[in-house]
Amino acid sequence: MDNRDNVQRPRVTINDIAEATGFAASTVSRALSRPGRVNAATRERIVAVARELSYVPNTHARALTSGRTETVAVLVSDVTNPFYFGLIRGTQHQLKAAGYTHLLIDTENSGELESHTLSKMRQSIDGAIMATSRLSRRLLAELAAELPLVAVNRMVRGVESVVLDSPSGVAQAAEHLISLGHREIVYMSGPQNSWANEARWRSLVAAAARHGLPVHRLGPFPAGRMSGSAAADALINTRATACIAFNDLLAIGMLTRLRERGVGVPDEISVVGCDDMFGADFCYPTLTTLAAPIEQAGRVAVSMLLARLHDSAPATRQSAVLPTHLIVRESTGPAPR
Amino acid sequence: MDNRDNVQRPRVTINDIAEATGFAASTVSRALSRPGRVNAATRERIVAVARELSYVPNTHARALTSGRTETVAVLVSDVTNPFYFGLIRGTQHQLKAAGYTHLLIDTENSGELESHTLSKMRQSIDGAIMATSRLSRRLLAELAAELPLVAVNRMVRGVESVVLDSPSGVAQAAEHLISLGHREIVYMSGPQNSWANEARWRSLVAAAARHGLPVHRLGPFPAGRMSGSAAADALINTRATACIAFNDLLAIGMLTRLRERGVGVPDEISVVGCDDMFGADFCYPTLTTLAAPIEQAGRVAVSMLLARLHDSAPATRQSAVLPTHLIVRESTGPAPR
DNA sequence: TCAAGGCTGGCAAACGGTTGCCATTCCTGT
DNA sequence: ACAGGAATGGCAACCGTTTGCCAGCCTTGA
Repeated sequence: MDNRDNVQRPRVTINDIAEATGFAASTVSRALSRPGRVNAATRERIVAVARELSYVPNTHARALTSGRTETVAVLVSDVTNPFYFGLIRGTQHQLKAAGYTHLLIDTENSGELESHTLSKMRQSIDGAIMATSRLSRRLLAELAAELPLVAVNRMVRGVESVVLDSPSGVAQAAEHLISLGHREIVYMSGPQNSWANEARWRSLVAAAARHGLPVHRLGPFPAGRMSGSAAADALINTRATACIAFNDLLAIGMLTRLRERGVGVPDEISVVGCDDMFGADFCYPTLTTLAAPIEQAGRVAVSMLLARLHDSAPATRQSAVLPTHLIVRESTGPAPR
Repeated sequence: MDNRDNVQRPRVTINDIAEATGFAASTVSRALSRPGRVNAATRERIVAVARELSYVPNTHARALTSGRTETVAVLVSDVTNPFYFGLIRGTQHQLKAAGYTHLLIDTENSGELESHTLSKMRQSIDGAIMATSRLSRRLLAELAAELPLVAVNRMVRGVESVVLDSPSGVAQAAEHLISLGHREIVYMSGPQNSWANEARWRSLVAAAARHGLPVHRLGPFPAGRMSGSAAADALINTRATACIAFNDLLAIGMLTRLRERGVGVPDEISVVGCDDMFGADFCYPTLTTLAAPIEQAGRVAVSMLLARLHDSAPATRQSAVLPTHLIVRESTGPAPR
């Protein structure tokens, strides 16, 4: 082969443009990144030449002086959890629209890795969106003081956040089950350090209490579909006729296992999931679940973050709450007599 | 609230270490990034102080001079396509292990966006892994000449690649169907500009030909599950008793639609997917599909890329082929009489 | 004893932008 | 006609590291 490896074609810099236009490099810089600071005619000229030379600003040089990187990190505990699809999609679109780079980071369910990565990244990002962080309240607040941050599905004072109103969704689910005649409802718990898990559990307890019914809780079951088997087995040993699972991944895992063991769903047991993730509509039976506008959550989170980055205003620490609703499919039915 | 926004604690730089140890900044730099270049005792001292001050090198400053960014971009056509799960996981692990940053980019199925993003990113990454690129052969080769590149599931001369041996897998699938008595097999085609799509089709034609059977092709159907309905409808209008779909997403979409229309699977029609993606084992009926070691593909791709980046050796342009195999589940059965 | 050469460490110039500050020009209003 | 100030452009320092080059010093072998 005669084509040499990586022919480094000399990159066009701001100086090349300066030379070509006769202006100083500083003027070129301003023309390109501070519109109002130079004469309109001058800017036009510079922009034209920049385009002609197909100039691409060097991110690193810029970051070095200005501190701005135009990059936002999105931290999820596991990229391959379909729950994050919508979030990733939402943040991605919104960030791309704003000209930001989307840095997706998988924290592998570890809070330690989370804060460690973040401190290492500190200089490479302008801000971060933390989805279902495993960090302690204190740590999260500390981090938020150092770095513009928006948390998703996690509420901590001092940290901006967008949360999905699962509580009211879970209440809906409970009503749904109760109206179908179920009296023994159990909650299949997710990871202990999950904020959403606790929120869901509490809200189920409250909803059931309104009807004078007790609820029990099984678990915790770690994230992941494998846990479904254990969860299903545990459930069978109870007198429950219905369950609400921490999330769809767990619920689907249970469905598979219940089918294996010949337990009819929803004839013998009704199953409700959470999140309406990819697959909930084509598993068997299709899953009754709590749908959340997670893609929108991603977009809102990005908007909040960008507002914070752009406006010099301190921004009132706010928190957006997005509504959820129950989608009834085939996995729930009347309680057996 | 009294805690000020973003208390920029002064970052520790190489100069702070220089001052603390009495050495020059250049020596500190070398101690940290070029082990053999300084006295062992000196280095130890410097490393100790660096740790004590919890020094974190500034990525941008480094990138600016050295050109190295320790970042690899992984381009996929759609992050939310479960097919990429394994790939993302594989590349991520391998890159993290090597201390590299994993920059995931969604090209939104557009070749234009792909090359555009890449040229913009050029300076921010050391190399790229392109999964199922939509780029033309020529463009891809051009890019590879400018930037270390490894293509996944795409074979172009002059570009290193790792491909999944779907041809032999498709052949297996064909044999499977034929042995079940199917004589009218159709291929549900994916996007036209997909290399894998063509490879699969050709190999199906060849396999069927060995048995003296003709095969037809329907489509193309764009990527995405929505296409499944159209595909199923198209299929019903033929005399086919079995089909092989371009990928599982399409196959699952078809399954849903067939069920809606009351067509029994596999009693009336057998369906085979490709990729064994997330969901193939819990859809209804569970999907017979072609499993590929996609996570391993990601790891191999990263290994190839890193080898290329580290060894000054030009690296013989090679291509790894990974085996695939058929997983038989419930969506295939004997041909109806 | 001395030249050759390997080790080490320091100096200073990049890398490609950004930005504080200053100089010049051109308006304004009085 | 003139002071005050906005608009515009240039100068040069700086961001934090890397790296080519040079200068001592210490070995070594002749």
